[in-house]
Amino acid sequence: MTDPLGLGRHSSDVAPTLLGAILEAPCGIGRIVEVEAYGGADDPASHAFRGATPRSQIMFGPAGRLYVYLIYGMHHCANVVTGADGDGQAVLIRGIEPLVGIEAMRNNRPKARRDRDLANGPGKLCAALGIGRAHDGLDLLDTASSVRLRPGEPVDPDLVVTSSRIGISVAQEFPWRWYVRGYA
DNA sequence: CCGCCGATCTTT
DNA sequence: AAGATCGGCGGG
Repeated sequence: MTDPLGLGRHSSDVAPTLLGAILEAPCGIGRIVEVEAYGGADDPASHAFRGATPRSQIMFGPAGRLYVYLIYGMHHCANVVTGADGDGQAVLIRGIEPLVGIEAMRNNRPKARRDRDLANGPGKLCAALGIGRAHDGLDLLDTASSVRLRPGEPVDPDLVVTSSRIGISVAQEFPWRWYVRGYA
């Protein structure tokens, strides 16, 4: 399988390049506007930090697969595996701009008052797009998959903001969060 | 707008 | 026992 997205590198190199990419899922399609990098042995905040476990094993597989996990017992988070095989690298998708399937997303996110709140968070976008544990491990570059990733319009570098990651208690100094100005 | 807190359950 | 979150609530 070819790699049109330039994966197979450290997550902190890949993450900013995924801004603008298009995520296609069962309930809709969106443009990625916020991401975070999670590394391997070098990143105490990563699920891959202590080596592969039943939950994190997919992070150690080939690049281009989807890693989905349950957080706080009720929300899902979706990641793109980016490392070389056995490396343990992933990019958390933290926000998308809804493009197609707005009505379905509204149904999936009844609490969202405004459309801009439909998918501006890692748990929110999984709910909006209908992504769950059932999709863990599938190949995002395979056109037959129910969740797919493809290149989009490149984002103007002047619009990309870098910051520290959200919601972690260790390695807070890593500047591994990127978002498109105006979307986070 | 901001901060606090509870929900809910898997993983280690 | 903590967690890569979300949303409701109360105060300023």
